[in-house]
Amino acid sequence: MSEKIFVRVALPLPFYEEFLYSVPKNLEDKAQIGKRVLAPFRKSGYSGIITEIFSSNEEFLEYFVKDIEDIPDNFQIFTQKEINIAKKLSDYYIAPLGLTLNSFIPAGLKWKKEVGKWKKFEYEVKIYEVINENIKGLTKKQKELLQFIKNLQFPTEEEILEAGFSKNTLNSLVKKGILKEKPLEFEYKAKKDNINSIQILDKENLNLQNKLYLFSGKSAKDRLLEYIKIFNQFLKHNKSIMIVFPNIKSINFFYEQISKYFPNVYPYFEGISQKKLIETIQKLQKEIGILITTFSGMLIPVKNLGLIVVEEEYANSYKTLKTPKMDVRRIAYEIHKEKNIPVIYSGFIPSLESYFLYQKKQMLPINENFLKITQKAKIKIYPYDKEKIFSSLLKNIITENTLILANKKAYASFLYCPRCDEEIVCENCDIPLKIYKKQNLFLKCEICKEKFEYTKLCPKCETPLHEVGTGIEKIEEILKSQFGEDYVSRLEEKAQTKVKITTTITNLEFLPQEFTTIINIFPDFSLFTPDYKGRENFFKNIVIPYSKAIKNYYLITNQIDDLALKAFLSNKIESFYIQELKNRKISKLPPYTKLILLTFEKKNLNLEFLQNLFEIWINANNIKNFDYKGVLKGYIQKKKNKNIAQVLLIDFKEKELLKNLYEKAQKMGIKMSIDINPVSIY
DNA sequence: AGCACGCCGACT
DNA sequence: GTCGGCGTGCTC
Repeated sequence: MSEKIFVRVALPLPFYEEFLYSVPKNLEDKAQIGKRVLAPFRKSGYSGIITEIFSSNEEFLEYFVKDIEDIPDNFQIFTQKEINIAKKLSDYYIAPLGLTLNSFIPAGLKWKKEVGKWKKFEYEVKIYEVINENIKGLTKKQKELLQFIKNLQFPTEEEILEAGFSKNTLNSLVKKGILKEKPLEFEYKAKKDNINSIQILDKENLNLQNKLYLFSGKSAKDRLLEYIKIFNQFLKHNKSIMIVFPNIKSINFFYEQISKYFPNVYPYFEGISQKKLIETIQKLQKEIGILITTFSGMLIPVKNLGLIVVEEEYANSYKTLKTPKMDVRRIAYEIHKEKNIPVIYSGFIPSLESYFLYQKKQMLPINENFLKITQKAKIKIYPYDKEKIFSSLLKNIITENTLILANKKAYASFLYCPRCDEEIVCENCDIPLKIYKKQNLFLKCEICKEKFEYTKLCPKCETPLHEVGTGIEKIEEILKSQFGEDYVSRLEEKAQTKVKITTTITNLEFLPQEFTTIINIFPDFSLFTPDYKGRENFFKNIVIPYSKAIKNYYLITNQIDDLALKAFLSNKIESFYIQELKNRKISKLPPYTKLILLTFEKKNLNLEFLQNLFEIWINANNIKNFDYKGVLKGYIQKKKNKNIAQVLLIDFKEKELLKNLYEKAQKMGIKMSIDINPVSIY
């Protein structure tokens, strides 16, 4: 019997093994590791990635091996190196290789076979534009929506629905020719043909080795200037660069800036047209350039990659949402390992983990005074006292260009009954309902998004309820009552200034706006969450906004004795890291212990049954030396009739066996997801 | 994940 | 009769 070519294919499905396919004679020449194949699967099919090629004259008797249908591309999406990195990540996150690779493939290349035809996964963010302002004959709701869209400028469909408008209202305005829907497309604002001929200074004495580096203590503005020098040096030596941001706005801004200096700068994120993304993947394999991306572009096989920069490395959003829940910092680390190149982790302040690694000499600072804050705005502390702040304080300190940081979204966090000692919870999901206010107050569940009526009295005992927390909507309301309906323009007129109110800027550090005055209202809230990262978040919430203040920084807080605040005020931020790490060590928390969060999901999930299943598995495998506090009830998605339970494993070493538990649970119809190093634990 | 199969209760 | 909800099995 003659030799045949076989391929292992990683499919975007939740199985830990790749699938074996045979390659028909006419496709043999095209078969290459890291290329896409169209693989038949049951009665349909998926596009998958070739992870292995071999020839054999063996017969595979256990199952019938199907032929692949096609190899549609003439380029590799990944090379062997990226496959190796993905394997390391899959291993670390205990995730199927196919799902890991799938997170790094642009939507336009993810195909699925439906009724005999290969189709792209539909992925298009729609935005809405006002093309005709004729409001004649519009209903009240339609007029409101029109105003909303004008205010927001090109909101996405999601944002419109989120704001409480119905799909009907939206569609009727499109039908009437008032609105136009179009795909969200990235605008290339910078003019490439007009590259600055500014002499870029070389970076003296910067000789980056194949190591991990820390770059902090400087504002984003200063870091940008440094990057231009560093990038210049790398490009001169014919090396490409990858810089990763936690949000798209920063990519946009950075692209505008950096493309004034260098050619071959490529932004990459899922908001760009799929055609352009695929072009970018191909181009970056052929020529030296700068890739500016979110996590999704990190496994592009960039030619001669010489440096990775992770910007705003402290960002909590640096964790992907779908399985595998990967940390961008980890992905950068694995690329560094595989490709032997340096990584720079950057931010105004280091994350606690990075400081920990610096302490252990596994991360090296690239700048002096990387633990000193060099900004110069004046800091003033005011105690948080609801009445006073909003009556006189805010009025007096709004001067010039002011940013008011409300720290929390919505109107208030939840309703609380002092008599029952209970919050008002969602009848679907059993979690406290958030209070919102558009025209009227209403309650909304953050999980199932269902809205409920606001109530003043406890439905059980009729005791008056307490509103807990102060969100951005409440602050806006108070400003309205003080300064009138159009308070923003009134304030701006009065103080000859711009006033902006927002919930957070910690993930938007790289954006260029600065403010003469920043008023940070009650960042203390994170200390009261049961999350073990509460104090670290509080520290971030007070320090990072400071990098955006030019003259005045007003902190409205009651935590004057808190070490995080003291460390910030005395500009000895290192003392905070040292103390917080001590606490973590004593309480056996990360980074001294490793956490794994298992989430189980099933209709009518029985907790005792799950507890049993879990303990049988532990005993059968004789697993020791780890901690866990039993199977805990999570929220219930009553709407989908699904119960959720969670188990937190502490310093659990037998990761391989988790696959076994996963399969066991799956057999009983329980969906289990694994989160290594979860962002927050309650 | 996502689909087919088959069991069972509810409803024309 | 037959529709559909849902538990179960299986995927190269």
